[in-house]
Amino acid sequence: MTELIRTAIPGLLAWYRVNKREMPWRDTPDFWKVWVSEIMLQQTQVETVRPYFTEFISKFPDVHSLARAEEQEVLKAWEGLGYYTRARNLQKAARKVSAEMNGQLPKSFSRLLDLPGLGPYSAAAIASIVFKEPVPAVDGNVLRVFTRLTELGDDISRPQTRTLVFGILSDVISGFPPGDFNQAMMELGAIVCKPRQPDCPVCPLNRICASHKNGTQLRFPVKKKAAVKPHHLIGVGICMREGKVLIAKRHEKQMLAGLWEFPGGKIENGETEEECILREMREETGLTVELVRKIAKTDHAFTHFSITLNAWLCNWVSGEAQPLSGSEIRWILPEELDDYPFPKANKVIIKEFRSAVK
DNA sequence: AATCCGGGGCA
DNA sequence: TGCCCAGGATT
Repeated sequence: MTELIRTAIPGLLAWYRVNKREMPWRDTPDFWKVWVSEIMLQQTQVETVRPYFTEFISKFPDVHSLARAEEQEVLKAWEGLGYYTRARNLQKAARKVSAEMNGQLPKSFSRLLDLPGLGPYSAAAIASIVFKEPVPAVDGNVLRVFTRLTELGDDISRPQTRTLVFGILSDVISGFPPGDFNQAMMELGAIVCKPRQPDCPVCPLNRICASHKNGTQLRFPVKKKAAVKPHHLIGVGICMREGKVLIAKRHEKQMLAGLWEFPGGKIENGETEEECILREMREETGLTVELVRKIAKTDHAFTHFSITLNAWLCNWVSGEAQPLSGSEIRWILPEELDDYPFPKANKVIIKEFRSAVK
């Protein structure tokens, strides 16, 4: 099988040279740009990453500048991109490289794996693109291309399957330019061998593709069905006191760590939105508040659950604000909201809040 | 090996 | 609106 695939690789590389998309991190000798882009590209599509990447590189043009930065500044630059531990791990790794490795990245796949935030995919991508090490970068695109090519019916969510594909592609890659091979496979998955509407007539691998021959493209890749996501109703209080608004910072170990939010929480069984917010404000901040009016309702989907946020404007009544749930709590001016990193779900709330207090 | 972390595209 | 997509860390 390895040999059959190898016969088609020159055609794949020729296709790549002609069809590859322009990207600001592509074909650069700067390892920092490749590294940052590979972290941003985890779970995230090219077009989403593009504007974030440009902005991030202008703020943090090299590994040392990110190492020196405040974590809050890094999270602010990442705001809206999601998976915020990526940003925190990238900075941890940048600090290590800056302080302990003389600003140089480890030059092998296996040692890259030791840096926080670099797993098998990202380490292979960097090792192959920057250091020309012949190691396959197996991402979701590559798994789709490979399982269709070979009609491999193993569940791609299993680590075993990834190990199998990694092993076969390790043989396939030898003798070809490793960075181009990996990027060509991923680019093919992204723009031709797409999940729903594969464009087989223009595919450089169609001559050897089992799925194309048998019309089974949409059966691959095989993966086990995701569990049904629970849905939660959330009450959120935007509390005002003397023109200032109350925000809380989330704990280090929590989901969305280091980001800020308005106090709130799950609406319990038998509880109204209003009761929930009064209770949550007391539990999370120690404050007694009065509700003014509802200003926003917004849905948000996380990986394993979804939420509906119900946001109410409130007035402070009594008590001193304490960080009972998060790591910090602050009264800030509405115009200062821009200085703090918030999770995406808060965008609508902040927008409605601005028009409400205007 | 199984589970936990966002958020966007598309039908 | 519901379904699909998907690397790394943690346990």
